[in-house]
Amino acid sequence: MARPIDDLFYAPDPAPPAARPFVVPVVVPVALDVAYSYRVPRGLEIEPGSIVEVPLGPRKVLGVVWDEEPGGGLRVGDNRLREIERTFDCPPVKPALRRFVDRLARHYLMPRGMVLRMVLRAPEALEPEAPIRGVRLAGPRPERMTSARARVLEAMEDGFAWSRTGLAASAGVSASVVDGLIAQGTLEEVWLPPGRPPANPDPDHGGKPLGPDQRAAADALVEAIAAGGFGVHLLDGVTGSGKTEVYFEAVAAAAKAGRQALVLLPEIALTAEFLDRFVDRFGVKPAEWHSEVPPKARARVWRGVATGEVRVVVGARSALFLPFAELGLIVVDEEHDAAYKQEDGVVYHARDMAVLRGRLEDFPVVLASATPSLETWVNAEQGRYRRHTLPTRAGAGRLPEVRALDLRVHRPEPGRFLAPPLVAAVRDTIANGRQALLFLNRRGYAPLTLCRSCGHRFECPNCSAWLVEHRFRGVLMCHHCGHTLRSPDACPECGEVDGLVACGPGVERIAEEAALTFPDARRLVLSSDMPGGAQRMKAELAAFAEGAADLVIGTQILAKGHNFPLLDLVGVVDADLGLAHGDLRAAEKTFQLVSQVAGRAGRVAGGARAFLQTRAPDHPVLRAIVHGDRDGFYERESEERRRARMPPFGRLAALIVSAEARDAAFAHARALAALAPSGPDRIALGPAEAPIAVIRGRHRFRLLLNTDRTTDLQAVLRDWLAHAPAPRGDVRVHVDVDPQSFL
DNA sequence: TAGATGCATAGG
DNA sequence: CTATGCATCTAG
Repeated sequence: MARPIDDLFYAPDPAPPAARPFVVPVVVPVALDVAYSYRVPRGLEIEPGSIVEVPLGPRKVLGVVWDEEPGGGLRVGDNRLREIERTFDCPPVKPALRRFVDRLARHYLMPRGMVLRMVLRAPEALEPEAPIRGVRLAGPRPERMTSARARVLEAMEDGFAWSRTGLAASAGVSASVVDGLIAQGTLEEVWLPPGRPPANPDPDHGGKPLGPDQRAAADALVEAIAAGGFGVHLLDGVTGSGKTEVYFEAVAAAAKAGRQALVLLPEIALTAEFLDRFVDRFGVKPAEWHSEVPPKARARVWRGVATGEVRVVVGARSALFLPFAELGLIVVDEEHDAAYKQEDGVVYHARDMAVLRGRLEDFPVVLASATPSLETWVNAEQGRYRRHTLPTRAGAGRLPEVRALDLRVHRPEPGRFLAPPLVAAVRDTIANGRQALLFLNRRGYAPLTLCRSCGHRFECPNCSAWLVEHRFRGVLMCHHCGHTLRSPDACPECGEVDGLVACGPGVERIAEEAALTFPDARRLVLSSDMPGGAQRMKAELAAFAEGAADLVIGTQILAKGHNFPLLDLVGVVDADLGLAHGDLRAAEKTFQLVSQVAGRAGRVAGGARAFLQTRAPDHPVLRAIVHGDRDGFYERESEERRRARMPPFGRLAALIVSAEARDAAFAHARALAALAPSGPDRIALGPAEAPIAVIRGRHRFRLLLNTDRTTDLQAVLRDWLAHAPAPRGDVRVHVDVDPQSFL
């Protein structure tokens, strides 16, 4: 409304605006990259990092008040602004964590909102835990006694206070019976304090004495923590060298310096045994963070970490997103482990992002492994990471004697897969009351089924990979996409009955052979697809460690986790298996896996052996393992990669284009490749780790890109997506998570 | 991402 | 004409 002209001259100036902003940017945990603007209602205390609830379209969502955008940020009409609903009684998200979200989203081409969602994954933690309504004995017995009331009073005999629901459940009555007794004055209501976050470790508790190598490495780490500041440390020790105890010293040092510490482990490695070692050193169990932690406990850890009450967390990769109040150390154990790659949803590599977080918050990061990833080794070699080496096993353990068994010389019997020297060694080991392990990294019974009469091979209709027979379950299955069919009795091509033959071994088949060859041995078969899941598997491994079986036969899962003190012999059934793949990391992965498995023998007693069955005993990877020449392997492999301009050299980034429909994925990968500018920065199709893979029903293509600037990529991709041909509904593009180490 | 909307198809 | 399924759009 227009004001009379006199007012313009004579009316007092309007009150100056309050110092605090009226409109703030808020990042919401949905697939949005930009922060949305919200009005701050009068009287609401808001600062950058505040966790808030805001209206978004028809719903209410959480959000975090972000930082002022460079250009002011407001790109929406004033009339469309909505108000922040409320704040939470919870520490704000710190600037360093906000920067972490920004940088991670950028690096992997993910919307910031989706990254933030991982930070806000414990919504119950946003408010202090409410006290629980409980009851305790307070007065005389009720006038009218019933059997239900008697049962309640009986349960109360222990004299403790009970929660109402807990009491009712334990007495086997409904909650109304308890309420009746409250009304009578027999029971009285009390507030029970809410559960406490996990207790904190005592850095001076004790633990095993360290050997000289361990001592030296531990001292160096402790010194780095005392000095403060960012730095990456490679703790490089052979299997059984006691790396854990060394980095525990770093954790203790961080705790003494008044900082929090985070230990990341591949989920599977978070075993009872690991927790016991932690208790030995620190007197209490650590706070845990992984998928199995129930919601209440999860909320306590989240909140405890944010308030600073919880000092040490041990967790899986998602623990990287916890809102630590004063984080001073991240340890990434088994840093080479592929479990640090998150492949669906928000794609990221936890090891690389741990390094990023350390840099943003200015604290040291420790990467520990007996078989470091090539990019970490190269970083150490080039002096970006500091290396601390543990060359020998701790205590009495000695490394096993590793031997290649040439299958062309030592032929297994027809239809069998174990060479005579390995069979003899297993017999010998079991006869001595010791344990043996047979490793084959292939699930199922046989990797290929073909028809003897017409040569038909069973292939997956989605991925053109062979279907793997699982005899125990009676199915043929694609290990890429999960496509499954009942094992047929006749060839679908020529109709021949009884013409189908299983080719090659899987663990089931080795188990069958072991049953025939070692009928008296107590045998255990473990494979990740076994019924019972991870829980059962951990239990079986623990039982084996205590001597419940003589011979264990299994896949990947035997490579890490539990210590087997009685294990004297390891047999790798097919050491060439991983080398055949076109995977650009085939050699590295094989080296790591076979070394880890072989290294499981003799960790405690020594005098152990490992046999690697092979048809290529002169292959450099196998020679390096047999001769214990780790540096030789890394040098050769990095030289090869350098020549081929593959990660971690060259300036290569990888893009994954994926879609549910194979054709759409392929068309878009081609379209994107065609968009590549010519010249030094060009996009090329392949070499691909898996040119076509189907993971969870999505077909993937990989493009290698000759640049290291993900910001440029983002612009290219946005442009491309805007003009991409249909169908594009479910086509997605993301950056592969480990083309090169992040620093 | 989740919910709303618009359009095509099936069924009575 | 409604019910249902899907593809597409949008939020401050």
